Amino acid sequence: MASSLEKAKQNPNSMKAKILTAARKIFGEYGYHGTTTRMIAKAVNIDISTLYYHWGEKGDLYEAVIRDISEGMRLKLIEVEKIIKGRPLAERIEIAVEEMAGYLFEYPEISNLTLFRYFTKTRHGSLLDFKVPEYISDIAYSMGLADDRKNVSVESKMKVLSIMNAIHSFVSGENFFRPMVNLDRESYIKMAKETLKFLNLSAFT
Amino acid sequence: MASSLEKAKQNPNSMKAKILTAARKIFGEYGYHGTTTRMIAKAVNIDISTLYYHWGEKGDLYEAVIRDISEGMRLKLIEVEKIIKGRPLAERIEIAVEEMAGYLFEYPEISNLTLFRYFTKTRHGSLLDFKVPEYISDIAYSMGLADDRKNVSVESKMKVLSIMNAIHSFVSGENFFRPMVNLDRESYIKMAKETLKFLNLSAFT
DNA sequence: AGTTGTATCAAGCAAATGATGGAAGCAATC
DNA sequence: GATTGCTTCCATCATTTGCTTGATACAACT
Repeated sequence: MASSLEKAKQNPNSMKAKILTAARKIFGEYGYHGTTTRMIAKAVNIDISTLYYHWGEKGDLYEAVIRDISEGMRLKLIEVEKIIKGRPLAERIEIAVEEMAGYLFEYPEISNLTLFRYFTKTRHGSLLDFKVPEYISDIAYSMGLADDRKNVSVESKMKVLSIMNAIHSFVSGENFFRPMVNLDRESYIKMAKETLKFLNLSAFT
Repeated sequence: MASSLEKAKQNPNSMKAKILTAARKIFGEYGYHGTTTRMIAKAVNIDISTLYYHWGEKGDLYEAVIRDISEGMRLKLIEVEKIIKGRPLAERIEIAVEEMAGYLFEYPEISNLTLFRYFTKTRHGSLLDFKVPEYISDIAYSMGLADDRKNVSVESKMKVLSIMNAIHSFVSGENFFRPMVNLDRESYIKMAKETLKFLNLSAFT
């Protein structure tokens, strides 16, 4: 499974990778049940049987998508941690918010699918309970909320969760919130980042 | 439509009201496409045709559900505003968080369906774009973020959105987050409320 | 030239799903 | 007792959806 995903990503022009990219976006917009294999196939301009040939059943493709976005998040977090290492806390927070929000606004499927996973049940068994991301503790450590990566308090974990949720919500809610504040996309993103920085700076510095 | 909903709620034992209550929960758990009319009918122990007799097509029932939860939120917010009126800001925040989080943890469908609406597209036309809640400005005013209910700055609106999102996320994410922090439901709810109070108090007082 | 393996599609099947029509039950009214 | 109006169910339909089968194209290797 994992190797299947890696192989697909090696060549982004391969049919398998193209299907995965399209599936990410469409699953992210319509959710698992809201997405049909035909929708994905159409987006890539192929027959559904070609899709099945590459990825097997719908649930497997969905699982690959979840793995893909999780891996994306993991890599991005590592990247951010490298940048902020050694800097003062306020700076760390500003950079981390800037980077993570920027990344997620670029790939809003990630936020959508993450929120989807929070609560959605699927009719036929659980496709989703295969891995609960462990980077929460790492972020807590990075933010100076814990002295030990392996031993993070519940309080700190909850704080980190709430930070991540705040970002995801602004990303996923864009189409819903923008009419309320009457901003174009660019201004909205800027505003969201500022709000996130304000909230986190006052709470953690 | 609205009168249809009101009529249904007048007698909570009426078949129409029972269907609505079941529909709320199931739509909240599985989302729009993840829910079938048969699932709802089964939960109420009736034939699907009875469901169609009372509510018409699936989209109409879903719309009624959204109206129902919106109305619930509106009423709860009015109730909270009455309680906090005149008190100092810190107290207002604590009570508001306590009350709203308590209400939403009691009816998690509301948070689920709210988050669903943030981003989910539906395949057949939009059932959802019929009303963007206007209470955001009222909350901002209540929290002392604006002097005028009718003229709330974008900054303040964004802050309110982020507060509401934080609550919804903790409610909707319960099943996802609880294994991470290893708490029973009661402790999790308490912890979530404390985290929310901490974040909002440090940001707004 | 023939074999092999990979990739693609057209056609189609079985089950699930949204929705309807008509009959039956049942209480209130005439 | 018949009529009316409301509510419920059984049977059924058309469409959608997940998925498979069998055939075809095509390149690489023998």
